[in-house]
Amino acid sequence: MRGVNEGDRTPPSDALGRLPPFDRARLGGDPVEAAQSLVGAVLLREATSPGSELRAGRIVEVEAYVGTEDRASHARFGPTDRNRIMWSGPGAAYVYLVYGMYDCLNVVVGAPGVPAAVLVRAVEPMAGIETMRTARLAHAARSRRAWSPDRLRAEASRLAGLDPPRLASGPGAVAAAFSIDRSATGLDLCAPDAPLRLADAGHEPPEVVATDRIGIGYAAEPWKSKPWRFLDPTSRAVSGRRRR
DNA sequence: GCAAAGATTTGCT
DNA sequence: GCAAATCTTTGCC
Repeated sequence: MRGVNEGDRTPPSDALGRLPPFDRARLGGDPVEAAQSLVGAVLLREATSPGSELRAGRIVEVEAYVGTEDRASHARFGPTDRNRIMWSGPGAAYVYLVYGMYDCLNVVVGAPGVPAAVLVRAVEPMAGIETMRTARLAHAARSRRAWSPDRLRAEASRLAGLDPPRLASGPGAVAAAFSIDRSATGLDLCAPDAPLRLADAGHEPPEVVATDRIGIGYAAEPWKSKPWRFLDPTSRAVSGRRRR
């Protein structure tokens, strides 16, 4: 286990842990604007056990899902047991399971009663990188039941050599690296003392590029082509294509 | 009650 | 570029 900040140039973990909570008012207006404002924000996870570190990273890629009319949104069937939290108002976490093995973190946005959420697709790690590797491996061991001990050892080796910007690149990887699962649904991500929360990075927002959303080929137009994916084109942590 | 598909990731061809 | 792994949610009979 490495000592705190030994040999890296990221801000000290204790300073990251004291960043101001993300302003809920910035999430409660237009959901698309809320999504853009989350690019550059910091995702924080308090240490979960002795020996684990505080995890922090800059959000560099998100997607907005807006209202019941959006044919790509989970809200398109109206409120259900799974998606009900999307109607609850800004700041709540909505975590769902996709493809039977990947949890995906969303930030509920928009006014209460309007179902909208922002999918966090990629985070650029700033602290707790070794804990993220451990969490990625734990997720693999839990979800890939068919894997042999040899295959798991190979995965441990692959993760050990993975560049930090790739550790939380993609929505399933974000949740795995930050140890987020569906039990986090309903957490208030704007609460200053939440174990998983959003913080303000405290400097100018990054350049933000808009593209259409990923993995929603099932949706009809015009929803399929809405430019509601937002990313920081300078980050190596962005998943997939950077342009339309 | 059952079949189908999914806001994904990874490895192999 | 394609398919596998895995299981919950939703739709249809």
